[in-house]
Amino acid sequence: MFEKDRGKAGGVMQTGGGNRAPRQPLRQPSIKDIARLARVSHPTVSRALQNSPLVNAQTAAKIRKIADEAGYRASAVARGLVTRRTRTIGLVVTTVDDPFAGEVTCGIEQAANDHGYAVFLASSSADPERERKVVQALAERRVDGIIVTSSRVGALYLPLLEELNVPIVLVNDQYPGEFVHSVMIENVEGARAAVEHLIGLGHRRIAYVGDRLGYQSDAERLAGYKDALKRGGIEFRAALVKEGNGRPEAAIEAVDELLALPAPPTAICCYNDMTALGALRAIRARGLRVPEDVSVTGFDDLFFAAYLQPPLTTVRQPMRRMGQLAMENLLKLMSGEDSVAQSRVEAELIVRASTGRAKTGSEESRHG
Amino acid sequence: MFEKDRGKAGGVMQTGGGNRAPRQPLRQPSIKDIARLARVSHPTVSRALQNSPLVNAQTAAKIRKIADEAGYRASAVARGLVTRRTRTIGLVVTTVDDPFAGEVTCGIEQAANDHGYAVFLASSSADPERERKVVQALAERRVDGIIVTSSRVGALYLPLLEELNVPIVLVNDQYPGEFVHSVMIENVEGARAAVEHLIGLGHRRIAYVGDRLGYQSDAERLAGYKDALKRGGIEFRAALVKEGNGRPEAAIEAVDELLALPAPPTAICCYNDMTALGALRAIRARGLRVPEDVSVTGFDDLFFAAYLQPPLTTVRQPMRRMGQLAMENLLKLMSGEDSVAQSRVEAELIVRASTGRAKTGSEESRHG
DNA sequence: TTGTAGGCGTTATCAT
DNA sequence: ATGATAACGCCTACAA
Repeated sequence: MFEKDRGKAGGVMQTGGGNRAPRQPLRQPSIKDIARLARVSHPTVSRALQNSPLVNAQTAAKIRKIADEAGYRASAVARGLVTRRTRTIGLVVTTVDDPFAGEVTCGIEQAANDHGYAVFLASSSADPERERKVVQALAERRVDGIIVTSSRVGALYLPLLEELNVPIVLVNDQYPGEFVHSVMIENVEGARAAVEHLIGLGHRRIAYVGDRLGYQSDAERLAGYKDALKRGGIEFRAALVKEGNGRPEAAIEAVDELLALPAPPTAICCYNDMTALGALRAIRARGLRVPEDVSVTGFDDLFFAAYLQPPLTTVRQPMRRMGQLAMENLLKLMSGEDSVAQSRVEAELIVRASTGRAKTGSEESRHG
Repeated sequence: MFEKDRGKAGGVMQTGGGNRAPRQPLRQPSIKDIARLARVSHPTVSRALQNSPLVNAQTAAKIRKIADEAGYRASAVARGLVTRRTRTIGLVVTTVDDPFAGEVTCGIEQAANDHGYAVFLASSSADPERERKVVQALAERRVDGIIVTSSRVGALYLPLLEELNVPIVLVNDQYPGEFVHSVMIENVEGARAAVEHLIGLGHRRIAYVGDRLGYQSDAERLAGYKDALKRGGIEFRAALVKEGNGRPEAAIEAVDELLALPAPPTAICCYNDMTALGALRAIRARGLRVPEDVSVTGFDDLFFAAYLQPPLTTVRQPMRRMGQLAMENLLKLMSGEDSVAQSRVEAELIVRASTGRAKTGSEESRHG
């Protein structure tokens, strides 16, 4: 297809179509091929293609035309080798099929693309061994930066990532470290708004069902919950707080225990919408209605929240925006700018039909 | 950190920590650094690290130890340049935040990782201009193969991808082409099973609400629907078929029109679970109940299907498995093997509570 | 078993 | 404004 330029010697035709094991893609035209066609040196081609002012406008135009006709695509891998910047980032998620991560990923990918960065997707599956492999892979690929989304950022994992010596931005979590920045939502305010909404509806026995035990955002939402209770003059009761483990089944179990209490909650504030999904299920399994018997709030406002029956009252996270923000912060860090260590975005309470007025005392006595 | 080996001349210390604009990652140790430390030549290091039998076991061990201590990571970009294989694939989705795509991605990522491949994530957003950019990016990155998941594979787009001359595997779609293979579910059988289930419950006026007008999988599911009607001795009526445009709102509208018919359907077979979400909403908006007044079936069995109220009867797609299969097929193609042009996986009907017995004639006369 | 010499396709640094 | 030349870090001959 294109002659090879072996030192001083003349070209050697490359057939390309013949050998197929392993499948060799036809050799793409190289910058030297274009140079030969345009009868200029390859650095000139390089300059022309980068719109360098150092090259004659006419020759540049000619070169671009020829390159275009030849279907020339500069190799990012060769460029990366010499520039030492791959314009590539690693995106680490615990699992891709988490809707929250999906939305955030969307924002990241968009922003990355807009700035000429490619995104390596890697999932850690909350598995230490896999985490090591992911770090290893990102290191070998020479990524310029890393975004970790709502991951199990364990004690072991992040230091490993830090060893790569590239900037890291965390979404929905934080961690102290020289290269580690984060994008989070106002968890405290968000949860507080949800609980205050419930209190405003007359609820006094309000439960909190957490998730991802011990994680930053969970702790913050719990703090917001406590805060709202305090402001509402309601005593905090540890029995009304349950922590799941991230799976919906755990949420079902937790809510079931809550409903079995002698004085069960009339409202449940859930760590997120996935947890709320389990809560709704558990409540119905007991023959109770939402919101007549028990009110439920979520967090995230995932796409299905509005389509649940009843539609879920929840705290909206601007997930796409958070992804975009994470990428923009990372871009700054990668270009040497100092970015804010922590970005916070606002939470917005979306009131739908899963929350309603608390029942009066006489009515609620029937269960327990 | 590591001395540079400039030709014959001695080393030059690299400070690495100083210049930060743009942020230069500390130079990683190169194979030559390791060679110097181990007092061998760099090809020997290369061989040792690849477990080549051509190197003395002891020296190999020593080299590996030194490499490990130095935190050496072979550069995939340099390797890619010389081997002409990047061990990288491009994953193209219309949008990442589609749960179907998310699950498939999960399977792909896992399989890719297991085989030492990295995954570039790219979303086309069904936007022609963006599609061009995606193709351009994948070309420059020199990906070894491409997977396209349930995308709008338009007439313009795929030929563009084919120009890259790397194998392509489509998930949930197909296309004739030399390099294009596909992984699909048994759409016809799946939809037929759903409709036969409805017929078995006594339904006669069964509607089909499609999506992605004109796409392969939609056409196949519609065929399955027609097939089931035929087998059940029910006349096909075009008025009972509506096509949306991929957004839930369109499904709501479509179902609303169906319910407004003089003789509305008593059951609705939806293209997928997202469509079903809209259908449920539209049915409820008319004050009708599911399944007492109208039965609904979905397709996919997304995570939320079991948590809807009522839980959704649907056709399960093994999405993770399909992703894995796509990656495995792609691996074969990339290594020169000829893979099956089309893989089909089995569909499984999951009966839940959104489908029930058809109402008797007298009852149903009240609406319309 | 090991070392030497090239080259992968770019960009960068000098000359001219 | 352009060209020659040298890296970038690795792998693959081929030579020793």
